[in-house]
Formats: sequence, C-alpha cells, structure tokens
Amino acid sequence: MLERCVAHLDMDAFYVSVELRRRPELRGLPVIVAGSGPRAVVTTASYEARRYGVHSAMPASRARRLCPEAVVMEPDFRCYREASREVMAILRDHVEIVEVVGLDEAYLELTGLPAPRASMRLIREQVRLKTALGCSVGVGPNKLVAKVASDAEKPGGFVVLTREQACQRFACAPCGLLPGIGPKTGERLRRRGIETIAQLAATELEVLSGSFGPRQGLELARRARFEDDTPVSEERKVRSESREATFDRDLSDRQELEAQLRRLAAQLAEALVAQRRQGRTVGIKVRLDDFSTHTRARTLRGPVRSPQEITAVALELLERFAPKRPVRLLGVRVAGLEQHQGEGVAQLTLGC
DNA sequence: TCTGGGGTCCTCTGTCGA
DNA sequence: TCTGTCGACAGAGGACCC
Repeated sequence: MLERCVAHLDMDAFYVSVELRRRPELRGLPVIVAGSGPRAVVTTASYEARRYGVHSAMPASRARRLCPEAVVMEPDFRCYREASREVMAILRDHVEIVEVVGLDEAYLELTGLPAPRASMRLIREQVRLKTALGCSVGVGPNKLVAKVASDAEKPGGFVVLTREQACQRFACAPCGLLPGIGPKTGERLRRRGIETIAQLAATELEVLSGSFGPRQGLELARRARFEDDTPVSEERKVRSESREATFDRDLSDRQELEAQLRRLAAQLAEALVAQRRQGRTVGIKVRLDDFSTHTRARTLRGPVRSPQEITAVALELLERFAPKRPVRLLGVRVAGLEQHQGEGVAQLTLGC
C-alpha cells in the first residue's frame, strides 16, 4: 500500500503581505488590516504588530491602543481574492489534487509523487518568485499532521513530520493547538484535568465519551494521536450563503430594521443570481445588545433566489421573532443551495 | 475594551408519517 | 381504531474555522 503524503501550505500574514506588495515602504513596520467603524475588528496584523499583542479578531480600537504607531489599512478583499487565485494557480500547476481552504491556505495530495518534499520546496519557491508572497509548509502522513506542522515554525516554516514525531513534538502543547479544539472545548478539557495533547492521548476513550459523547469523544482521542483519514478533496460543495451586518449603533426602530433586512436580502439575492444558485431554506440571524444570538429559519416547498422572495420570508421571520431588545447585528441566509437552470423566476411557495 | 463576516458541522429537540 | 416506536426532517443554538 502506497504511504500517504499530504502537505498543508499556509500563507504568512496573507492580507498584510498583499498590502505590502503595493506599499513596500511599509515593510518592517507594524501594519494592521482592520475596518474603520467603531465596532471593527483586526483582520490581520503584521508580525511586527503582533509583538505588541495585536492579533486577528481583536477590536480595532484596542489594537490601536496597544500599538499607536501601527499603520492601519482598510481591508481590500477583491485584491486578496485576486492574490489568492494567483497562488492557487501555481499550486495546481504542480499538484493534481489541491483543496483550497479559505483565501490563504490549501492542502495538497502528494501521495505517489517521487519526491514530495522537493516538490513542496519548489512550489514554495515558485510562490515566492511569482507572487512575492511568503508561506509556511507542513508535510505529513495526513491533513492533521500537515496542518499543525505548517503552523509550527511560522513565518517561512518548512516542517516535515511523521505521525509519531508529531505526537512527540507536540506532547506538551495545549490541546487547543489541535484544529477542532477551540476555547470552549479546551476549557472543558482543562476542568477535567486534561491540559496537554499527551494527557488527552492518554485519557481513556470511555472517559472522553462519557464527557463529550461517543462521537466527539472518539474524535478527540484520534486527534490527540494525530490520526486522520479525511481525504484531500478538490470539491467543496457550497451549502449556504449569507449576508450580515453589525450596526455602528444598536437599532430598535422596526422600520429601520426592516430596511436593513431588505438591503441584506437584496445583496444576497444578487450574489445568488450571479452564481445561478437558489435555495430552499431562508433564515435570519439577530444579535441583540446583550450579544445573545438568535436564528429563525423556514424551509419552503421550492427554491428561491429573487430579492422579493428572500425579503418576504426574512421579514416574516423578523416579525415572528420580534426582538425584545435593541439589535446589534442582522443577517440573512439562504441554505440548501443548488444550481438552477434557465432564467425564469421561481415561484414563491410558502408553507409546509 | 468589548466582541466582524462568512462559512461548516454537530447536537439536541420537536414533529410527523409509516 | 388506538397506541407505541422509529426514522427522517426541520429548527435552533453552539462551537469552530479562516
């Protein structure tokens, strides 16, 4: 049986690096990509800014306080998407199966290649030469090892590990290092005295299943041993699409909320029509001023995609939910997506 | 000092029809 | 005809990821 070999390629501070291609005079300075609104958060920070404690998802106002001399730039996602396409095209020139994950990372199936490591070094060099963007690479027997390895020596890392070496190298690392173990699960593990990956790996499956349920328990145990047999797959089926907005100030006025909902529904419908997609489930998301998040959804008899159809259902759901507190965020979502044929407008078929 | 946007997947619960 | 069971599906919330 052919031994499996997978690589994970992760662009280093991708959005900032793309900005620095346009403004090379900022190289070496703390640079933050963040929105400008009062509730904006940091999208990415350069490694220089990270030294001040600035990191992704931090409120932009706090980032500015931590690093007042930082150059703050508005995100330009059209430009990042274009840069991402450049990078992914280079990967596909060299490897048949490439699984793109977001704009700045990808898994590459290397099984069967005569010299997988040399291939990845070549690919990394090509990315650097053709795009002037740096990346980190992890290589291993599965996606999990490759992913953790690519993160281990950022930026500019190139880490090759067997499963056993991964277990050894990250034995003392916190469980949260493993993809899929976020703050909540990490905290639940800590409450049970499980701090490190080695401790997690040594925990009886029955204990984990008892605390987390049979499915998640087994998954945690497997991850702690760096076991993973998920394939590298090119196809990622889109299941839903949504538009949401956090308001600069909380909204209580019903008419204002309805206007925002109409605007979001129109944006979403425009995107769906452009992609020739339609969906059967329409949902809304409401975040109140106490940060509690509520969703309401309705599955229709037939698929919809026009602004009128999506807006009608979304407004009905909002009316039914009738927020009791000021609203901080409003979102519209269409799920159960499928491709549609022809240009005819689908009938609005409410009720089940 | 508060906490974005756009996604996926999982779990729990309720409903409904066979 | 009534009742219990089971699976499918929908809805809601939550965790996680980039």
